Amino acid sequence: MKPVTIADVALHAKVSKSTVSQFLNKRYDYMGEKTKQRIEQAIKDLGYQPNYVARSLKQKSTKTIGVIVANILHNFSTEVSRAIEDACNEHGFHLIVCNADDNPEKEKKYMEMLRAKQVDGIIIFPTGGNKELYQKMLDEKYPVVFVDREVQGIPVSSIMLENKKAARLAVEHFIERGYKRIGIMTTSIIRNLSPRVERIEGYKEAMNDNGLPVQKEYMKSLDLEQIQDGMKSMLSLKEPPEAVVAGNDLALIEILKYVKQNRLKIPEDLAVIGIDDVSFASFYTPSITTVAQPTFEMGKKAADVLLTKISKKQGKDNLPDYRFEPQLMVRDSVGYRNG
Amino acid sequence: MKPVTIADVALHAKVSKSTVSQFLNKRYDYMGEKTKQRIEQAIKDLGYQPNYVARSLKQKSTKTIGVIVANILHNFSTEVSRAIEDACNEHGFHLIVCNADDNPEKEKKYMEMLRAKQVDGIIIFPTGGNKELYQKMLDEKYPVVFVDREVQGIPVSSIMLENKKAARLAVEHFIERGYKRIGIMTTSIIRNLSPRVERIEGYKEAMNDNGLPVQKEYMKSLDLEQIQDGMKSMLSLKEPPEAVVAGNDLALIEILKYVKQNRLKIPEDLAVIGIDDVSFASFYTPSITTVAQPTFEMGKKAADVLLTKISKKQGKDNLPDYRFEPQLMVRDSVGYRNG
DNA sequence: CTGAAAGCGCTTACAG
DNA sequence: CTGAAAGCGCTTACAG
Repeated sequence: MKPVTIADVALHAKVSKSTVSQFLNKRYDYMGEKTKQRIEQAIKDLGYQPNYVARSLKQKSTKTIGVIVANILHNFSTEVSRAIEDACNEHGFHLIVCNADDNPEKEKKYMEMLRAKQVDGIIIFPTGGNKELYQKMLDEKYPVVFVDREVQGIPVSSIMLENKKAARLAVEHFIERGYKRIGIMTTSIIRNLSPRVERIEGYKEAMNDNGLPVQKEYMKSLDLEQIQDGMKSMLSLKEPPEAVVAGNDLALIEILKYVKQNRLKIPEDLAVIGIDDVSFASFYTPSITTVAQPTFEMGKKAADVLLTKISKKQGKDNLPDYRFEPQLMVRDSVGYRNG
Repeated sequence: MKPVTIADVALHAKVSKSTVSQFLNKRYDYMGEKTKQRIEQAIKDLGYQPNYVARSLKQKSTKTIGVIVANILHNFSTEVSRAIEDACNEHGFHLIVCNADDNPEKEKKYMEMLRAKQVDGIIIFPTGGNKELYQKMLDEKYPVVFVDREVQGIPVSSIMLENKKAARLAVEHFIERGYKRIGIMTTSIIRNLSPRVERIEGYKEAMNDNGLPVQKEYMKSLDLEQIQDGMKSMLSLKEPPEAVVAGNDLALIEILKYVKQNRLKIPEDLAVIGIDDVSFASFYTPSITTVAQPTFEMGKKAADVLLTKISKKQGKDNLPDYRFEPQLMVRDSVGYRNG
């Protein structure tokens, strides 16, 4: 069962390989009507299917882009990836999605794999742990776009949320509802990931602007496994917070687990707002107030920026960063406090 | 910034391309030590990176497999895909995951795309709507494995859950807890997808075996958008069910939404068991009793079977179907009824 | 309007 | 122990 090639089609249709190739690429300009028909028939008869690998080798373009997400467990990653896929499909590009699992080693392996596979460009949710490689790609003028995070000292244009504003939206919603003792719990910031740092910064600014004290004990950044313990110690303070901002979806889930295990009531015992929408927000009991990212727009923008870079074969990364507006989704996990 | 090729390395190291290729493929058998070192140095100096596209063309193997899931929104799809990826990585294979979105047209497009890209084999969660194409791949002895579903008349080995048993587990758990009026709500069965049909069959058998009547009004199969209406009419019966089995995760979510909107209490007003585990099962209020699929094992098996087919280049699909055991995860969405 | 020839970057018998 | 040559399946100037 040898695969049929363009040569077989040519033979069958009694034309040359070149002509078949022209036909396949829809360059009909000067092609005779019956030539066309003969080729079409031959393709059908033989069940010919083109071999993209051969084409890619010759054209030096695979019409494929790579996406490396830092951690596929974030709802954000999945949604943005889907938006990227939609946008790419429209332009005839395919996608290979890889999960770095928050591990710079894996990220590196995937970057190398994708380049070896000759993808035309890469969209990275960077772990931040491969600066040399990011820089190398820049030096080689290889098309790259960052999503979610920026990396200090690597001038690649990045598609990000207005993270400060996201935290501010949460804090100010609490304040409007009469809350004053407001905490924030994020996942670990050891690698100084920009969204986490910025969200904490936004929290501080919003507290300050509203005349509320910024207390260390109310701000924790921990590995996922430690968040429940962290909640415990935060809520064991003499003056525990009455409300808490979850830095992302996974942090939110840990908080919800803690709340359930300790039979606390939301929002009576603890009000909660999560940054990042979660699948169950609307039908959880109580439904969860969140600050949503415009994942669809962000994914589309990432694809557009990358495709632009690819088509321009452009060298210097002179494209700006893009910041997107968070949106408060008011639900029932925040009550009313009369201060 | 021309990419550096094997020819450049050869020149730089003052050996032939063949020798460089031998080196890259670790066929050191007869290679002189200094030759090796010179090549190694040249690769470093030039920053050479191999081009898999060229290699694939020559070797007629891309070391890549395709996965087409019927609908990525099912938790099951995501988990199985990850398990497949892990298993493939161990064998040096890469993955391209596509989402058919329950649409046979898309599925077809992806099958063709993947084949054009010369993937070495495909794992399909079949929509069931492309029998001719499935059959064609079989005829061509192209390596394919099905997951989740089987397709009537297409003898491809398939990795599936013991669906009947899954439904039975749910029904019998209800019965043990004293429930008698038990319904089942699944997503649409217009295309006769095997898991849904089998789960309904298992429900009927379990009801029968336990001397309970099988009533049409207690069994509904609807499009997602209609499930809430379906619940409404089921619960408006003179003798409404006190317990309901959700045919899969998405059906479960619709039921939970309905329950919330109508301020029903689980399990007092309605007990619920979902087939398929969901991310929030353990920390939902109440936590949700589910029948979980062993997604990790299933994904691993799918990968193993496919990789076996690939390595054997084997023609006839003489491999059997594989059925996996569902597992009841007892939580709090089922109460105790004293009949 | 169509065909012959070169070449994309590799690998692989085979010769020496 | 290493190199010259052919070939994987395409595309693309170029010639006619």
